[in-house]
Amino acid sequence: MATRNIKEVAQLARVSVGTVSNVLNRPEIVSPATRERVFEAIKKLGFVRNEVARHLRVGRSRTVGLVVLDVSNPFFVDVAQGAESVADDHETMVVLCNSAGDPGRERRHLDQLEQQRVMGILITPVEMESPWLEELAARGTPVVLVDSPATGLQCSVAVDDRLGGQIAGAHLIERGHRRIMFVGGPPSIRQVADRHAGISGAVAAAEGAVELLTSTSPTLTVAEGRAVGERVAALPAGERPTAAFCANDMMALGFLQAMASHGLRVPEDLAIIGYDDIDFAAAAAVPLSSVRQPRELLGRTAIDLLLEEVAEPEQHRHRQVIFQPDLVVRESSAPHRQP
Amino acid sequence: MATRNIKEVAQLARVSVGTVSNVLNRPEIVSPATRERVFEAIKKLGFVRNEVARHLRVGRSRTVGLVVLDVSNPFFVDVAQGAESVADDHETMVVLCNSAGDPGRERRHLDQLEQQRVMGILITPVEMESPWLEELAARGTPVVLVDSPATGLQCSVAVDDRLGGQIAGAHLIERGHRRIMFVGGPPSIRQVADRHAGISGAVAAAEGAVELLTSTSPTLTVAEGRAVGERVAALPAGERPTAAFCANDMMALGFLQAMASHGLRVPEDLAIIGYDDIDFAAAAAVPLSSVRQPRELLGRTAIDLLLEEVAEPEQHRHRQVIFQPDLVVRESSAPHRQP
DNA sequence: CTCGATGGTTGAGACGATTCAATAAAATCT
DNA sequence: AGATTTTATTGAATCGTCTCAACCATCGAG
Repeated sequence: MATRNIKEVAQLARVSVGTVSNVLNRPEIVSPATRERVFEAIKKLGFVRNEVARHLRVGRSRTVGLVVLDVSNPFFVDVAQGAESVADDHETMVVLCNSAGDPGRERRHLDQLEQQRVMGILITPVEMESPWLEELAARGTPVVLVDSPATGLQCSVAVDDRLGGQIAGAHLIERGHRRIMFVGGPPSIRQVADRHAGISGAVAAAEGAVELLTSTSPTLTVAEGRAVGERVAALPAGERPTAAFCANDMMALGFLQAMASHGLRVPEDLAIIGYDDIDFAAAAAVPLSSVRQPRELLGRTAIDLLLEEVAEPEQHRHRQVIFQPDLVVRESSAPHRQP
Repeated sequence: MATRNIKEVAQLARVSVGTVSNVLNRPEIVSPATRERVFEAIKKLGFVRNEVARHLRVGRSRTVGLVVLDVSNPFFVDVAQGAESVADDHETMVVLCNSAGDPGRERRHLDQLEQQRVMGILITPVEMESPWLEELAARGTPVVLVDSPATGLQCSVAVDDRLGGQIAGAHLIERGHRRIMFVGGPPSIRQVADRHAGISGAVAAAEGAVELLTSTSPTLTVAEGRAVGERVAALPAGERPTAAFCANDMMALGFLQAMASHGLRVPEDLAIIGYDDIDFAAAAAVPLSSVRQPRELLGRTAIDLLLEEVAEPEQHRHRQVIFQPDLVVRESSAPHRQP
């Protein structure tokens, strides 16, 4: 209600508004005596600087938007924490937005962020190519694609998902599995498509006949993973795969639970590998093998690129950073025992 | 770079800036012909309204801040999603901030939010009483306490944690447990203290001698839960508790994993109850019994209260809403079998 | 033909902070 | 002491949008 402004502070301290502004922004150029008077006035009035007005005048915002595919997936939370940790060092705020895989929601968030004139946007896009993103960038809001390779028009950080799929596949084959299942999500999601392509490649390259079965679900949730698991558990033993590679750890956890509730042992009856290596993966009662991505690093690098672009828009060259995933082997994919 | 403003639009459409503003805010009062001209100009220039300037003039923001204790705990993510769902219907943005249990971080976030002149703040405070919060509210930023009962100076939504502890305790006692452990966190966190008080009460009220052991950890994480579990598993069978009530599901999952890795069966050797009923609880390989809180509802109610206060600041009476938790029984607390 | 409505449109202030050229005062040098 | 530099402070202009009193046509009623 009673929000004080710079003018009231100036009056109380008996100086001009310019001086108050100087105290706020370059305290060293104002004499200690007046500086002190101004500080006192500020404290007495409970003055809080209006960042909105400041932003309008200066034209530069101190917040960046981060739009993720699914906040309920801890993977994205970790990416966000990575981004926030470096933002903190630059007195910058990260606002986290959840598109929940819905292009409409994504669009609305982008509109709002652009209207707020945020310093830039980090985004895990819902769809592979989105003209809006390019228009947005063209209008002057720097955009960095997260966990998604860019077309060259903007910066991006990503992890090689195809390689991740390959690694998982090679590992399962090496462990003796010959009937492998890919528990995937909507192939429209690039990450899913690439991981699938990766394991397909590994299977194709393997010596001997290896079969790859594939399921696709509408979402990448625990519940969806469990549903697929139920169906698999219901199959006669001979038709069941001996290993499953899940598109993410959430699905893997659901799948694992379905196995347990049907009395199937992991990894003896069926091995499982997840993706992302979220903290809950290690904490599962059968600790989950998983393809690890450098989650925090992903976030940190994304915002680094953004800050770099903002700092020197002129000589900035868009870059595509790609990280390599690696495999964390835990119990859920222990060696396949011959019966 | 090339951000257009209302004036350029006005020029191109050959109208005054006032008219453009009208088209943006009350399109019905401007004649169809000019309205169309203005829309065309907007599209042609790629004009995007500057929300910062608008906010400065109108004095009312369309974003609320939500400061939570720990984003990596899915409980808070769900609360946030609840809040966001109703914010969406009011074309309002929720910015999620993570205090990570650190009063300093909390303070910085609050400062930033106040400087941005957000419409209001929802917060799960780090400390029971914080003068800053009251000052902030006194200066005019509405504050709603989430998952924490208010002192009466502001609105709050909370769940009866003491009751939650009682329910968990009563359940374990009824299942025949006589040596029960509370796996807690820092007692300075109100939630932890109340849950502890709750189970203590239940134990005290029980007929016959029931022992309550207590451990306190610095944080409420999976890793911390696992660490406590390791210590418990190392005890000789006679000294071990037969049941553990964990301050949240993250700790419970860690604890559970420690049991599994030491070959202790849950619930046969040791029953476990968690708190929050996050989705991962049901998905644990031994599905976790847990005290459920209405997570989304908590978030929704909090922002409802805030919007109410903002809409009618005059006749608004601060309210304290308290929800009741309930117990979700799953396998981890199945009946205790007498040896 | 005049007077009043009515409906559209205009343009000059705000809103609160920053910036910068201009000025005033004090310190330094001849 | 007078000239010159340094140091502090001022106040008006500015950022982009909204609001509102004023204005201008147009039309119908009296």
